[in-house]
Amino acid sequence: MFDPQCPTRQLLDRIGTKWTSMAVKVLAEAAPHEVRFAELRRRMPGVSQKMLSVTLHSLIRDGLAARRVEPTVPPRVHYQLTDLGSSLEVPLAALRTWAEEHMAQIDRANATSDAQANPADRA
Amino acid sequence: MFDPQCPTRQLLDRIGTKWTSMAVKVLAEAAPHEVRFAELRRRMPGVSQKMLSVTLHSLIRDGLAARRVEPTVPPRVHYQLTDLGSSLEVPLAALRTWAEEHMAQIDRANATSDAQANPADRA
DNA sequence: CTGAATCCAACGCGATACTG
DNA sequence: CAGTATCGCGTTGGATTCAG
Repeated sequence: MFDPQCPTRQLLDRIGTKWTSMAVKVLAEAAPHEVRFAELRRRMPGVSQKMLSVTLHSLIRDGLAARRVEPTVPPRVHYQLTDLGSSLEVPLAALRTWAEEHMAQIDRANATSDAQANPADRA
Repeated sequence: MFDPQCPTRQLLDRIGTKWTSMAVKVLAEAAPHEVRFAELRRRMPGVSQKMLSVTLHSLIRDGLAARRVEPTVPPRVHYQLTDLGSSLEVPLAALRTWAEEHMAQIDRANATSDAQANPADRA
């Protein structure tokens, strides 16, 4: 590609992955409290152990979240958004609001397109 | 998945595809004027003919863009955002702004993580 | 409890060639 | 000019298994 450094592309590549935005949302809702791994899992229906782990480590690597381990056995691991992560939550929330307000319109547009493409499903 | 109907998931699946958000941006910048296919291609460096076509048809199917064909030969096809598409541009622009202001921080966080992971690349 | 490692199916998307 | 059709590679991410 011509500009893989385009900041918007880079950001969309991240929040476009399946669980990233949901993790940010759950962490943001819990803030300023930390959230444990298992609790995150419970609040993200459908996420697999592996993908939650991968997603969280991406957030940490990007400086969007922080990790704290209690050296007990078994260990307790806590996560929370950094200031950077919290600042991302703002435009992300705006996107969510738009989605909740307008996705129904998009669904209707799709239904209309389908109806025009297959006008004879009454066979 | 538990809730594939989650509006936010659906929206992110769309704008997460490689060219969708860029197409929306270009169309928004040109508004209220229409933009021809070739002109879109020129303004989206790196996009292939196929992916631009696929992207635009997705936008149309979702009711975010409209298509107008001049029945000349060769044909001229014009695109523009619908009101729905224009409304999406608002939160999308917010995301772009965030990206431009903060992606450098994310890059730095990544560099730091890499440095800690490979402290001995001076071999 | 919190992970890492492996395997594999599904999808995104780019290159290329063909059409009206 | 503005597409559509086909092919193939790389990546995403789910299931499963092993480990501290």
